[in-house]
Amino acid sequence: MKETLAKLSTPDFDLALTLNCGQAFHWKQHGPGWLGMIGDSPCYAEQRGDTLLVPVGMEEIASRYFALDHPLEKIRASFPRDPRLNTASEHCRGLRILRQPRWECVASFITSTQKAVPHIAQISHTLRERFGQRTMWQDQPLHAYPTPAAIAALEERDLRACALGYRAKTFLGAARQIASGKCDLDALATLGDDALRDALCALPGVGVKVANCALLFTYERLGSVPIDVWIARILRESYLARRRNLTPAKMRDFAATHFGPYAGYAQQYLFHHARWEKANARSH
DNA sequence: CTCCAGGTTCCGG
DNA sequence: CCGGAACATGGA
Repeated sequence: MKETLAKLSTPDFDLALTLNCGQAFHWKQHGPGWLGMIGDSPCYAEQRGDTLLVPVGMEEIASRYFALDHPLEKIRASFPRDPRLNTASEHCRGLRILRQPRWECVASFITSTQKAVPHIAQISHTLRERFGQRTMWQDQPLHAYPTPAAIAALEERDLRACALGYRAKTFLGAARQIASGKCDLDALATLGDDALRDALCALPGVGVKVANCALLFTYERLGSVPIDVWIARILRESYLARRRNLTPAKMRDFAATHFGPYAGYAQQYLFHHARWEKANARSH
């Protein structure tokens, strides 16, 4: 029985780019579209030009998740005119910063430290299959990201068996703090950027970089700039060459002022373009 | 084999 | 407060 799909008008949107730029980790190609979960809801999404097809009834949830309301034209126009960002921004046309579920986002980035993007995706899939709620989309089984309570009930060895390595301990600790109510990720949303970052950093396994990923990818703080090895390299090469004593804090301050109110978007474009160039260089 | 990956934590100076 | 080392795992 073929499920009917609803059409969303989506100019200035690139679904594949958005799903594969290293912000979400579980979407799988399925025929001409993509299959994944938005929170507890299974979702098939397919792009045809300026139209996005999603299951009937998923229009609101998908629009919010894919951030179809983000003003990309305005965002690009707000960027400084520097060559490297221009190139990246052009290359990443249609890439949107998702609005991810809170725990899924925080948890995914706790598992992301010192891991390549494909590894993070592998961990995400294993955690989902073993400990997440199973649902079906047509004949396809899908798994929600495991809840904090589901993780909290495990032992460290269960997580090490999912290739989390040394992250197992902090990941478990974070899940337990949230499952116990000691930390309420939703309640934190009312905090300002700095207080929010501090509160997140109180979770095991969450340092400034992971906290900034959470600010950007689930708390809608589009000016937040996570400084990872890629962005650090880009800033050193193209923006802060021959600047000495560069710390992540200094790089963040520079990025926030140089790239402006949507610095997080600039960061994501630079990040993805750099990774794409490296992958492209390998294949030639 | 070595190097690196969307870092965090802990420790000694 | 700061720099360095330890920490797991898998792909290039």
